[in-house]
Amino acid sequence: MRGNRNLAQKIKLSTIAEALGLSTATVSLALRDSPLVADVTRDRIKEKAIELGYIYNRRAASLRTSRSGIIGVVVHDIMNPFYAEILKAIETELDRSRQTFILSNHYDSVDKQRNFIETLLQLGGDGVIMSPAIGTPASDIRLAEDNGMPAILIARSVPEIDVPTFRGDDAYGTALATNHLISLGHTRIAMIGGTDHTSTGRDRYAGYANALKKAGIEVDPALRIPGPRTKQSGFEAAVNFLANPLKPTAAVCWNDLVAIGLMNGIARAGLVPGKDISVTGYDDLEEAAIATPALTTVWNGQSEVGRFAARALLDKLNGSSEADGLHLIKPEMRIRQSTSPLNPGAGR
Amino acid sequence: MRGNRNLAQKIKLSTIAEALGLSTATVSLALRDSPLVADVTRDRIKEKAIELGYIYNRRAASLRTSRSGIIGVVVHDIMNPFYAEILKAIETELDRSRQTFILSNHYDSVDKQRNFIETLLQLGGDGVIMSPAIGTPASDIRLAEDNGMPAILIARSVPEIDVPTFRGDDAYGTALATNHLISLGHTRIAMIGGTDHTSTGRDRYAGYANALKKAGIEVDPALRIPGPRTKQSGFEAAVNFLANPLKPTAAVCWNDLVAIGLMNGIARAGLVPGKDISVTGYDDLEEAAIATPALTTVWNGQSEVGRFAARALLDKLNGSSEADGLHLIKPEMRIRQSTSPLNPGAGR
DNA sequence: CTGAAAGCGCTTACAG
DNA sequence: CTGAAAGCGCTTACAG
Repeated sequence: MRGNRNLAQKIKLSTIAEALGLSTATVSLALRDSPLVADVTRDRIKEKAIELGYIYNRRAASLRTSRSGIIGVVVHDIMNPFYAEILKAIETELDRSRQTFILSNHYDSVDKQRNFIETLLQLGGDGVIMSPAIGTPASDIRLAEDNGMPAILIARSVPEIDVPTFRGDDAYGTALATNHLISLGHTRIAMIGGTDHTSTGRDRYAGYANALKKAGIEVDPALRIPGPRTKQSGFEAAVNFLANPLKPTAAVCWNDLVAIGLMNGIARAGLVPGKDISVTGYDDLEEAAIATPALTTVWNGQSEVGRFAARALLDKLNGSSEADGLHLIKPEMRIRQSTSPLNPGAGR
Repeated sequence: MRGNRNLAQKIKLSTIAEALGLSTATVSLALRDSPLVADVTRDRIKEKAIELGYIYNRRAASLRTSRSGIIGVVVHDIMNPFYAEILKAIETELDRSRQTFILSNHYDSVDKQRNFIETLLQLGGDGVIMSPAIGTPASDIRLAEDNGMPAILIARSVPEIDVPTFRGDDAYGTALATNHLISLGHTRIAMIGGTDHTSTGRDRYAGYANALKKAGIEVDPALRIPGPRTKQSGFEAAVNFLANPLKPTAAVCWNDLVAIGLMNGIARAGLVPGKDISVTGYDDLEEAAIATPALTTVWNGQSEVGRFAARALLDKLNGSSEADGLHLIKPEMRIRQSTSPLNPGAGR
């Protein structure tokens, strides 16, 4: 009996109410398991609802209650495994509380991001989790907050904004990777990828530079190849890296994707990554462990970031908002086969 | 002046109307650029709306018009680059017509998928694009269609369902890959990955088996390793593949991910993929071209599938529904470095 | 335990 | 070109 092929008459609360000789108020309460309704009545109502193929109209409900059950999530690019791993954790957490989540990429376009926030507001979104686009103004976060839609930030911070923010301790993390290479005897260490336009980019470069300085190694700008953030661009960077007259023996990469791309590029040039050149990644994506060679990298807590962010938002929606401000996740070193002691005899 | 920090009074159409001494009808029409409203009036209204920080309430509008501007998309796993590439194409297409799209994974759970369809119906979704979960019953598609929400299928078909369906010609595609290996002199060709529970799985195996038969090569079930669909499982399958007493010299893989994983596993075992063992992928992901060695694979038209599916849905929403039924995209061979002529001397 | 009535914020005929 | 009024389908006080 389910489904009405010709949309002649839509089934609504009042259809059920009339069919049973009850009021819509009772039907509404019964379908939401209110204890106010007698058990027998509730059962009759629920049966009828199924029989008629009733579909709850959330728009109507939400118009009345001003709560939609919708949570927005916007990141640079959901295809990027780094964000994908965060999203999976968010999804798991939100699924439990039966929230619908709306996903979007902003591709670092502030306009596309603002558009998304506005759409979400129009839909009555309950909250938003965002990895802010490069250059996000504080006003865009406030647009959400001021209209009653709390925001949570992940992976990046926004100046002047104090909403709950979850990300890794980037400076600490790249220092870990750099120190690891130094301890293996490397001194000509390049930094591949990243941009100075994000807090993440600046922090990671600072971590690398400080680690070198502390070890008494000069920081040479010629050893930096800024830009790459994808496998493809890491692959392409291999040419410049290998042609560098300073002959670096190791590379600290912006992330695992760049590292894997770079290793592929190095292999394509006939050298053996992990032996001839040591390479570190960043993030510890699932894929890092099965790369060839297995990638030495820095665990960046994607699943933690996603889980914490989702919980912080749900907490806020439930009235307890104690998590404001920055929450740094401590990265950890994962040593595998893509790094090895400097072999002074090998030379390049 | 934008944003009202204390949500004391929400700005709505009537707020603007009162402020200007107009009716809500006029304000509503003006904001949607109706020619019925005088230019001066319209401009005054729009200015006021911005000044007050008005946010259009789509729930209210949609309740009235029964059109929401929401399109749902549900696939097995948005993290999987195969689906991610399709999604990107869909996003590009839908963005143009300013539709909001809601994304979800079903992880091949029919329940999770039905849940999503129901949620979408509750939100008044205008349509749904889905790559159906394994075992999707026809009734779940009809649930959407019968309630006025047209469905488009991608990547997989559902028996008895005739809605517009876009996918690659899988049997043809794996036959291409298999014939390529045969032309290189290989005869002991394994098939790695996939499942008989989907039309795709059955078609790809059939394409492989038929190509072998046509070439007069016996199809030996012992050369099939069903199951793997990810990089990780392709990597793990390398052990069994290499231990196979039939000593296969080539592998037709379920998809690029399995192929890349398998190549990593082969490399880890000390053999050289592309020389000692020929490997073909399927899909031609962006990543295939930069794998080491660059992967010989079958282009599967992800961007075409996404673009066609989105257009078919938009067409349906605009009343022109001429695209019912199955639309097969013709795959094409992409020959790179992961396959090479059988070297009879090499032996294993 | 159940019902009558108001209202959420829009849009759409219908008047003028 | 503009306005008054009804209605989309719910939920929520308020009565009884």
